[in-house]
Amino acid sequence: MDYQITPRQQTILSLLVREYVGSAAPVGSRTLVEKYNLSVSSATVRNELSKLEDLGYLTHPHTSAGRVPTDLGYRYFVERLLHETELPLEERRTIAHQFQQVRREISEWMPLAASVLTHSTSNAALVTAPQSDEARYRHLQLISTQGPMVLLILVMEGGIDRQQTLSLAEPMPQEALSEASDRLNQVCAGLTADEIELRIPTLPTLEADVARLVTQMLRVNAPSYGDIYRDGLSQLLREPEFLERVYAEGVMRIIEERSFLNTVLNETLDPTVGSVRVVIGEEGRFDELQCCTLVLSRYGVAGLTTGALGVLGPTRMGYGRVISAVRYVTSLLSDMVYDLYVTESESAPPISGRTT
Amino acid sequence: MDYQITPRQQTILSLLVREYVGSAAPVGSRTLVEKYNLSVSSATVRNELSKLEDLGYLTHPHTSAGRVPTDLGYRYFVERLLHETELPLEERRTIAHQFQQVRREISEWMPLAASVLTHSTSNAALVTAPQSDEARYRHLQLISTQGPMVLLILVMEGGIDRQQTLSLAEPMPQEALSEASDRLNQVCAGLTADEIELRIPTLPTLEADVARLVTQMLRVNAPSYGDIYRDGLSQLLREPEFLERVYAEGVMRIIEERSFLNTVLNETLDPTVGSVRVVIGEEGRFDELQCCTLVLSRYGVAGLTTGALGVLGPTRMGYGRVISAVRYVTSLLSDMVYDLYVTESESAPPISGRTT
DNA sequence: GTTTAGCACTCTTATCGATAGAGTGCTAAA
DNA sequence: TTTAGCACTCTATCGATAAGAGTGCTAAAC
Repeated sequence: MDYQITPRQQTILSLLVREYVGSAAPVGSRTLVEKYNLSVSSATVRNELSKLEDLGYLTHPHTSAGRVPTDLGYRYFVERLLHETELPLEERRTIAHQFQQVRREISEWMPLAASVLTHSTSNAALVTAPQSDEARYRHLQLISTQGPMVLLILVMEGGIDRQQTLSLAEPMPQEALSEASDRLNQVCAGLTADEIELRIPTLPTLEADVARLVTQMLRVNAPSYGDIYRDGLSQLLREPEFLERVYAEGVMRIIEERSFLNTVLNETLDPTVGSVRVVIGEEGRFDELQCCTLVLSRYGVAGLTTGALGVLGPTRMGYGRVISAVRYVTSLLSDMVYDLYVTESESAPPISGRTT
Repeated sequence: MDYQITPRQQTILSLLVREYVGSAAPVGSRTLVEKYNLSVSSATVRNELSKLEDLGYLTHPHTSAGRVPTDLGYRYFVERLLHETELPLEERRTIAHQFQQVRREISEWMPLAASVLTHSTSNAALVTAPQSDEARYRHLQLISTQGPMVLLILVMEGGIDRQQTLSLAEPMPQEALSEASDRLNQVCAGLTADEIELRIPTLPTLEADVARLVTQMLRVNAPSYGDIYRDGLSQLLREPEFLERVYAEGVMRIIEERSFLNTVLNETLDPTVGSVRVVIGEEGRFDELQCCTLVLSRYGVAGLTTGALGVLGPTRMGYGRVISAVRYVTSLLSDMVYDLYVTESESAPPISGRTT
């Protein structure tokens, strides 16, 4: 496949992508030679460009325009020509500091991650809350709220909690609810959904009903609507490709629509936490992605709790920076999730917190 | 002020607004006469248009273009010329049915309201969760999550709950936490933040610390970031005014930025629940609003629990439909909030619920 | 065989001018 | 007070032209 690409062609492809990312205009042979002091003539570059086009890495908007990378061209660039880079130390420090500030408040991790990714990449960011891969029951509370309405709060191993409102046939006093939840807590602590299911027949009616709900809650794994945090939408519209209203509308639909995001993000279930996946344009079967690239990653502790995060921008994005930003935020979030599991205790102010 | 506007001028202004809303192009005298079978000539209409322009209700993009309403013109239209209308019965039925389906699940009210408003008006929608005006303590739970981390869940009168993670100096067993929260529940049930504050000196250390946090939580009234539900962003971009990227970017920033929304929505604290406020263009001091109108309303039970909702679109929006949609959704949500307070019990399936 | 200079060719973009059309504003008559 | 008529203004559109960018090819140079 790629044995056809000579080192010089690689250099030219690489420079062309960089130039195009910067200028947003088709790149010609002369520009390339002059801007990057190539030691060959523009005619030579022209020949190479022509070959790269034959191979499918570049296109021509029209006869007398410069070249533009194809999705395949970007793909090659990302896979082969992009050296691993890191965000500048200064920037990493700032970001790490921001996360440090909210490390006790899980619910602030996601908005912060989205904000950091947006500002660091000038593109839109998407972050899901962490989800337990194999959720385990830790603690349950039933709280009477209004008449027969009961708030069920389930805390899972790792400290993630989930809620549900349920409605009883008739109101029960809080004491009775507390007793019921205490009994369940004794029976179910540390168990998975499957293990709890085995014990349901042995439970009294109310507890059995609740336990059934709990198994459902433990199994819910798909990130749901409210769990996707977004940022940087207005940033995106600055990119010239979104002057075309079709593209602008498309990209907004991607960001807004639950179904699409769920599909893509769930595909990032790849157990290899930390590896970055780059979805370029229409390579995938998503018409909506048109001229966009999605840089996705999974964070968390593999096999326990993971979430997805990603950056959405035009295919003409600064891949180096975006990928390193995604990777860095992923590593920070993963560390924080990890700490949830292994940190037993540490010096901390006597009491502190923040309302969610 | 308006004594200068004759009935005929009102008719013409009204027709012009309607026509412009439909066509998005400046409206001329001839169009008006022909489309609406006016019994006067275009010259007469021209004279009236000229007067309306002098009064500030219309403008001229340029000499030989038709007229376009100014913000003042829209204002007059909304206040004086718009007859109270209701959504079509069929549509009201559909919407009511949708809300009926999720009536037990408070957390689904807001996304549904946003979705309904978007689809009914073809504009963007914003909805905040209901907030207690004078929040009262009902029930508290402290749940140990991870090491010294404790999840504090506060249920307020009305069934709204709020959470916070806090970190103890050292881990405590769940039993001790339960005992502490039981003691607080006995002391504080039904009290406001102020009343709880008075009792803090009489409490043991841990309880006193928790009680201090609780007073803060009860007092938090500003809708916070995660509490604003949005829908219909991509719809908005279809409107021709947002072909101008400046406007498109501006409107996205409005929707995205927390600070702006908080300001505007909090201004809708107007105790008159149910009344609809229309913020047109730059009338207000918000540059960002440029060519947009915000139709806002407060829902809930005045003095107890209220939230804000609104529709955002170009000033050239279908005010009749938007206002009636906002009003209808407001009334539905208000009824549902009201039911939270007064419904004691009703026939219901033995147990049911939905994960949030 | 590879590279390069030169040149014809193509296609886009900007500019200019002329034209058609829409709509106003004014005047004078009904 | 209304209206018919007309001059005037401004925009949008079309065509033609010219300039510019960039390619692709050929033939010569390395």
